[in-house]
This record gives sequence, structure tokens and C-alpha cells, in this order.
Amino acid sequence: MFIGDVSKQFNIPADTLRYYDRIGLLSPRRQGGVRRYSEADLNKLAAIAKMKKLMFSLNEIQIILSADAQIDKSLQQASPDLSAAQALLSQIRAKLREVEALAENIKEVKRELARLAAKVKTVLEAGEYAE
Amino acid sequence: MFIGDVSKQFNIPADTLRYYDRIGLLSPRRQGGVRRYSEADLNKLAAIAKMKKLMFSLNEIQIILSADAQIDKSLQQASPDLSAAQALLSQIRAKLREVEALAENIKEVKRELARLAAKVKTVLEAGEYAE
DNA sequence: ATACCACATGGAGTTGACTCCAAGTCAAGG
DNA sequence: CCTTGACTTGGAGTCAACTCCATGTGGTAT
Repeated sequence: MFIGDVSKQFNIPADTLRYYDRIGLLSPRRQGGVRRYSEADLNKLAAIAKMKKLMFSLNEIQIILSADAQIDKSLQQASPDLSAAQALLSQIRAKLREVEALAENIKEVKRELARLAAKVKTVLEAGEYAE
Repeated sequence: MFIGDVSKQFNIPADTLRYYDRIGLLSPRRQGGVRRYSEADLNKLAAIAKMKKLMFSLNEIQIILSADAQIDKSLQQASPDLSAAQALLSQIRAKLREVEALAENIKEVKRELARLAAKVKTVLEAGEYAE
């Protein structure tokens, strides 16, 4: 797939895809100077998009993705690389705590917004009777 | 309160407080050129800090805070300003939808992270037996 | 041959939210 | 009187994540 097709399919500007290439987040092979996105590239991009929605920074995504890949690779060897796995696991746990804190915040904001909405509605109803 | 005290109490750099003043988010009165934070200012700052944690942009915070204040003011008048209330209400609803989408994402990320953690643990356990 | 694409590059510009700095003022302490 | 410390200002710098631009190349359509 060419960059334009990928851009359309994922609804991501081509410039952004080139940017991802530049920073080494997603670097497809070239054919005659032109980027060709493989099936694997598309899968990776899907993973990136998903994590982005989940508010990971591009940096975090990069770390997690490469650690994940490294683990997959080492799984096929006789002696898996435990340190990479350990590092990734603590990364994951940290993110999990972060996400849990966020979930708490979200509960709170929902209460706050509901409270605020109720107050606003009071004003609107008072306005109705006044007319 | 002086800027330094506020900075300490809220654990927010003085430069950030000055920045908030600059952009008109929180502009305390001056006494001889020096910022004096009133009780009301501190309450407002607390509200700002809270909303920040909830991932509102400073811009959103500003809009919501001023709409809220305007509503409070108009509540004390004979004819409340319904348009401000309407605007705020739709703002709130939009944010609520946003927050709900975020909550969904968070559920998903938790599943993802759990899945990833399980995979990593497999590697680690395999490593143990191999030793 | 010419026009028109989609692609390429390097580099500059943008936005939001700070963050840092140099230079200056002012009150209190030794 | 001089230093110290907390404050002031305007302006510049930083960071992430784009976003835009001028210029250039290579392939297809008329």
C-alpha cells in the first residue's frame, strides 16, 4: 500500500505518516524511494492508533511496541531475554496504575458535570416560568 | 496570599501562576504591583487544578469557569441570561460525551494491558524453568 | 510533448502549556 | 549603606505532535 491509501484507510494525514517514519515509530520499506506499507505495517499502525486513543504518548507507544516485538522474538529462542520482559512488565504496571487514577478522575468529572448541568437547568427552568 | 505562598500550597510553580495571569485564566488583584491572591482566587485555582486533572484544556476551563460565574451572577438578577446557560449546558453535554468515550477507552486499555502483562509473565515463567 | 498526479525531501511554522532568564524594584536585617 | 530575598516585567526557549511549504521526481493520460 502507498502512503495515500494508508492515509485514506486510517484517516491519518500523509504528513503524519511521514512524521511517524521520521521519528522511527513506523518506517515502511521503500520501493524506488516510495514508501510501501506491508500488512505488518498496517497492523502496527492499527496498534498505534489504538494506543493513541488510549492517551499513550508516541514515545510510550514506541517503547511498548519495541519491547513487545523483542519479547516475541526472544520467545522463539532457547533463552528468552528476561530483562526486556521485566522492563516491559513494570512499564505496563506503571501505566495500569496511571490508567486507574484516570478512571477515578473520570468518575469525579462525571459527578461534577452532572452537578453543573443540574445547576444550569435550574436557571433555564426559572427562565421558562419568568417568561 | 503572595504568589510564593500559593505556589507552595498548591504545588504549582510561580511561573505557571504568572502564566495563568497572563492568559487571563486567574488574575489576582495587585497591591503595589504585587499579586495578592484572595480566598476566591484560591477557590478558583482549586477548581482549575481539579479540572486540569480531568484533562480539560486551559481554554475549556476558562470557558466553563466564566460561563459558570456568569450564570451565578445572572441568577441574582430578575431576568437570568438564558443564552449563557444554554451555551454552557451544551458545552457540558459535549464534554460528558467525550468523557464517556474516554471511559470506554480506559476499559479497553485495561484489558489490553492485562493481556500484555499475561504474555510477558509467560516469558518470565518460561525463563524460570529454563534456569 | 505536456500536463497532471502522487509521491519524495528538508526545513520552517504552529499550538498549548509551560519554563527560564536578565534586568529591575522594594522591604527588612545586619 | 549594602545585601538578601521575594517579587516584578518582557521576551525567549522548550517540548510534543503535528502541519505546511517549496521544490523536485517519476509515471500515466491526452
